[in-house]
Amino acid sequence: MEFTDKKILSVLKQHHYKLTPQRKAVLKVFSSSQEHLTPADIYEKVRQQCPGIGLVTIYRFLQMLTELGLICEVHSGDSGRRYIIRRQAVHHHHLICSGCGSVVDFTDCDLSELGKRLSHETGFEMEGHLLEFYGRCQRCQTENS
Amino acid sequence: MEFTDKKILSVLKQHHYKLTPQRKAVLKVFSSSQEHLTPADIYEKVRQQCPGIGLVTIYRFLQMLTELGLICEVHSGDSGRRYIIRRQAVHHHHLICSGCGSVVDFTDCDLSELGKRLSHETGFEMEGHLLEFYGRCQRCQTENS
DNA sequence: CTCAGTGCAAAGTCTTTGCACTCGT
DNA sequence: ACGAGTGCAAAGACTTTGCACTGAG
Repeated sequence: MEFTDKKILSVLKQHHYKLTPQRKAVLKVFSSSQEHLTPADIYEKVRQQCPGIGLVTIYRFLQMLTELGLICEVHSGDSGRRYIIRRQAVHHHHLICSGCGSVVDFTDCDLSELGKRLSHETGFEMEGHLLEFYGRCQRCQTENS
Repeated sequence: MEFTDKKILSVLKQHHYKLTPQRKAVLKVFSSSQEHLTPADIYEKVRQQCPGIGLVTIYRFLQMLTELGLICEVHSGDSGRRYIIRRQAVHHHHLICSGCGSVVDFTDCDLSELGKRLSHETGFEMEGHLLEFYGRCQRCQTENS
């Protein structure tokens, strides 16, 4: 399943959240961008359509979307949060360049066996996992060599 | 290669950075802790040995260590930076209880195959990875059931 | 002796909260 | 018309900067 702006709107409706013009504008920006966006990025883009919007509204909406699992917070090197629309409902992971902070997604990891064994050994009831690879992307390798 | 506090001290010396008691204390905290530490965590721990130290000193030193590639910045879930000493040979991972926050270490994970494949597919030169499992420990399961 | 390193205070950045007004339902 | 949602301003959390003093080399 892929989350489009329309899809997300319908999820919001199911949860009885209001579909305000501000929220629609934020979703439009999200779904039309392939980048990882910071709240400030979104603010700038949304203001073109929705000049009166406040940055606060964006923060609040991003928090809501994150709780609903509709967008993903990305932990790229630099400080400051970045968000991306969740293209897959399945969980996925990130490969992060320690040079420029660019992020590549990957989906295929098989940790269920490891999870089961750990669960058995420790008595933990597993809820999830986080996997991140760090490295240098091709461009940073050539630039700094 | 594994970076111990001694190893890092010698790297600093090579770069003609001064080996102040504050820096030594920070490194001691780093190498004797298995956790991902925030600047504030480090501050608290270091103050036990080095009461007059300022948080600023820690920030500056962490930045230096990051630039030298001796420690790694990790962004696990919550906001706020966390750092970990770079152990390339002996890495380990954490199983974290979402109830009480207790942490169990585990060392056996086999991600080298996945790392190799990702490296091949993306051109990244791999530096490391972070794997964390989340769950509920036995005590929290019984308490909150 | 020198200047990198330190600690304090202040400034800066990013994010959250309080509050009255607005508007989607 | 009701209450969630909004925007402003202020507060909060975290990090960086300016500056004079200190101490490692």
